[in-house]
Amino acid sequence: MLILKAAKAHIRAENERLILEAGERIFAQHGFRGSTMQMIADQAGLPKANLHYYFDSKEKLYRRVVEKIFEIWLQAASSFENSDEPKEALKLYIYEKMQISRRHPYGSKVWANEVMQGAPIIQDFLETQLRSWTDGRIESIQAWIAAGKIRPVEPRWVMYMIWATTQHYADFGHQIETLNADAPLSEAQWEAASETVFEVIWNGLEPKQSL
Amino acid sequence: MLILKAAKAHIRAENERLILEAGERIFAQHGFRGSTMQMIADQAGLPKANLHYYFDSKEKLYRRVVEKIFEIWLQAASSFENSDEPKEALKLYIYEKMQISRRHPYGSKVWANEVMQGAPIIQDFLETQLRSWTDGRIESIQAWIAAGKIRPVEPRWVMYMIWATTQHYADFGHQIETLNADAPLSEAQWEAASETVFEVIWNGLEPKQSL
DNA sequence: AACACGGTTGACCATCTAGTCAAGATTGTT
DNA sequence: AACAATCTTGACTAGATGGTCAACCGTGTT
Repeated sequence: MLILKAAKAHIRAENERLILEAGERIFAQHGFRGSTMQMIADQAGLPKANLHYYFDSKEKLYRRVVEKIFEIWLQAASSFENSDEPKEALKLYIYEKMQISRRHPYGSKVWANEVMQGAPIIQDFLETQLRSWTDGRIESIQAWIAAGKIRPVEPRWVMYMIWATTQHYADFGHQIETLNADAPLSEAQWEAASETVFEVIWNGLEPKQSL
Repeated sequence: MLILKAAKAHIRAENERLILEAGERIFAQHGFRGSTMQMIADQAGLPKANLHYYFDSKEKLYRRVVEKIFEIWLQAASSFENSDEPKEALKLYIYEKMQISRRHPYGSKVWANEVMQGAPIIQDFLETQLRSWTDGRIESIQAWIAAGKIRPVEPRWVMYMIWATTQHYADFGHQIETLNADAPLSEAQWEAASETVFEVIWNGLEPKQSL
């Protein structure tokens, strides 16, 4: 009966969640080809055949993982719109993205991996959602420039700078830990890093006072 | 006879070069596990068995590729020492690193891939060469701070910022092209991006004039 | 011409892995 | 209790892939 489908829906929801979480971790650590369905199954604590019951193929599972990450980033974007003042908007956005790098390092790595390989799976995402999202942000920045609130800079290069610096803390987290005497960044270090990233960028963009 | 070894040395040198170049390209595009010796062989225009004649294993070939990249980066480091003035030193270093991102995008991606996966192959490099190199650079920055030439900032976060922003143009080159109407950055765009990266970082670090 | 050494290569093998399948276990409904 | 839909899972298959090997080739030396 159709009712049964709904009745057992929570089993499906829970298992899909387990598998997606395991997939995110494994794909981040080994790349798409380097990850095996067996590894993901072990990580999720389920038999491999069960993964294929919920996801048709390795590729479809991977796509779902990448989509999930992209949605998280889109949400952070709202910081950008929550204020007309660039200083406030940039501070919110940068802190938010640093937070995401800290909380979702695996997701960030999966994204980086995918893009580095030429986005074979999610190219359509780049061309539709990312492109239109970026265009919106560029308009915001241009408005700030027009209003004399920040220096005249090509908005794209600024966007890339923010993405690069914040995501670096996730994507190159291992290198950062190694250079931090093999210790993860402490609470205070995360705060200091976020602060520095924001301060340098903001001071870099703020119109010169003395002129 | 031993003389023969020298006589055919150029064949070995040439083929190793071909294979390393092909490896860099393929490893960058597909990751370590995603790359097959067959792909690399095809790219190099040699039969697969020939690769194993020059490099014992896929892993050893990979390691050589990564080492080569690291050496290029180390060379760029000299920019840092060529001037006592931070503005000049940073400008040289940033422009140099942008140039490397443009000329060696594959190498940068291989490095990023390796580090993202926890540096399984070249961890010893991080702990020895990269660590000591970084310590040296940190000292330079601290000296600038002590001399009041730049604002007091934690040098590490600044280093990471420079690495992140410059390498982003190689590692996320595909994303940048997609957002550039699917066109590679022009000469003028590379120049403008380098300029902006440097300007924002320098203005971000320069002590405030009016105080 | 005969030799020796480095270089070349097609064929082969052991292993790994995505995906399949059919039999069986669970679960909610009647 | 009987049922049907959903979920579970061990065993299996076809194909890919790193690495090996033995026969062969080219070249400079004697």
